[in-house]
Amino acid sequence: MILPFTQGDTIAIAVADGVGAALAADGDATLELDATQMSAALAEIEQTLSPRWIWWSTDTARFLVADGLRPARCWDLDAVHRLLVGGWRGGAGRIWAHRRGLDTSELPQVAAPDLFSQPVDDDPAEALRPDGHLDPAWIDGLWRSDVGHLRTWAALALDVHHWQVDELERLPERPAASGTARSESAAALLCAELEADGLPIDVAEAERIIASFIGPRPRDGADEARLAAERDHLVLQHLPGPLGDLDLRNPAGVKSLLRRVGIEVPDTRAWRLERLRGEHEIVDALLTWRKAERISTTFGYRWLDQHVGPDGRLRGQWSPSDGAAGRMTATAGLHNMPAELRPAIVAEPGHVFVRADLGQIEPRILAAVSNDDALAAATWDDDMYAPVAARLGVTRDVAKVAVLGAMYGQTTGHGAVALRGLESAYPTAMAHLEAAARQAERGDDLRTRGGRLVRMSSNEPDAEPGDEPERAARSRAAARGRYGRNAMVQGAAAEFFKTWAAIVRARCAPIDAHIVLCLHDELLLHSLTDCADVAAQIVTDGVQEASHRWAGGTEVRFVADTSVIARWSDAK
DNA sequence: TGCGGCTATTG
DNA sequence: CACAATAGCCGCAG
Repeated sequence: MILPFTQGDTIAIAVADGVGAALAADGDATLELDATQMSAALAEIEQTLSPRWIWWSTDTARFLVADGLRPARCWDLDAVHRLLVGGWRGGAGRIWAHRRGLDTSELPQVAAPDLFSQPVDDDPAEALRPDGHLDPAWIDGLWRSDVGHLRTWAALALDVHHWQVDELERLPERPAASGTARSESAAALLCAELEADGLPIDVAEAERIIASFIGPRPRDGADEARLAAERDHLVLQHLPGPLGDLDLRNPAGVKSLLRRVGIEVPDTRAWRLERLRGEHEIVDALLTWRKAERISTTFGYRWLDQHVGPDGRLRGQWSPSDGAAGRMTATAGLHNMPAELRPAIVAEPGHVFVRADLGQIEPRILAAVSNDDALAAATWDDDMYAPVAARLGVTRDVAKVAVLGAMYGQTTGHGAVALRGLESAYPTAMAHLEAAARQAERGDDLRTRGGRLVRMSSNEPDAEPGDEPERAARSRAAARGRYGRNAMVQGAAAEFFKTWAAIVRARCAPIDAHIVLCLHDELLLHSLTDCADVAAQIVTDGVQEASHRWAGGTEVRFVADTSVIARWSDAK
């Protein structure tokens, strides 16, 4: 096929069912594709030119991944929008309104179909409405539209891309923002791949582990209820007197249950009950019950059935930057799977896992974002809490709690004394955190080192002054302060992590090793056994490349612990 | 039926 | 039990 593009092009791509349009950024070269040529043409463009693909949203990435394509580079307008504007909301209408400086508080909606309206078959001819907004009906029509409309869609993507590039370069004091935009885009693409690939799981092993908590798989609903009642009885049998309608799933009921055996607690959380195991035999039974109940409801047979495919892969939905500071999130328990289930995460025959986690990532990030020379010097130690402890004249554990407390905004408790030591030993880092907290308390927006806006203004219900007690207002301001203070560290750590992940993804493209899990500071790769040593080297070297790219110019050292293992639980 | 509270799990 | 997340069940208001 004769391609109209040249090496180094940036190419906007818009796809629908069986139709596609690709448009080069620096000219008017276009390629219109139908179902018969699309896969082959896109693969050829990728292979020969390796362009940076521009698309409106990760839906396009999902489409291409489902088609067997693994693009090397992209620019995800949605991901970059969230970086620039903060929050989790995106979508073409909002992106466009922001690019044109239009009011985003009331974006045009597609009229909801009701009993009286006729289904509309004719889509609007123009993408833009007279008021400048994108017409949502036109966007909806894209999916059943012709290639000409997709060409317009791609051209609009190019327009937004150019504008985003300019915006990022104009951000004051954020020279790395354009790089963040690229790694955030890569992370979004990686999310599409994680959704498609899934995490290898040994279902038989998972069922053995689940059975060890709640017994074999129930035959039906009645059987399940009977087994649950038996578990309840193991707790309730310790209780003297009549049971009434006591429900172990009701915290108030558990509280009164404990009161009946002479135990008074403000709440019934496990860490609190843990210390009361010796008080009465029912406490131990209750804690065992809680563990089983957790497996039964959240990580039991239903969980396996719902999220594991016939290919033995556990799949969830991935978001590249949900929430406060832009960490990756995942559903289906991929981010909070109990440690007891990890032995079931097993590499397939002929494969191994390459697992690596960043060591002490948050305090190292703090040293980088605050430009604190003394704290940066501490990062040259493999265990940076050791030099901090020496400098403060406290034990390592106290130093660790103090540093974490400073980043989370703790003001009371054991770490509070050492906190004052931190202020004199590392004044630059502490002042950086304090400034972020003050700004957030006022309700002013923050921006991470890599350029992500952390919105403080839009998150709160706007209360009239005086219609809330002074104490509550102060407590909420303090909460905002802790949130903002932590977002500077957690958000920058998320940016560093995604830079690392993007590098690893790119370097592993030529070999048979793929990222199958991202866990905030940990990467898990599924690798052909023969490639594992190469993959492990890529992962380890990737940390150095990420620190050069993300924290170039600072004297902060980042470290990773890498191992090649057969199952997830084999890691140290 | 939707929402806040409580609980558990992870980084 | 600080910061973040997903997810389940319960009680309660509408």
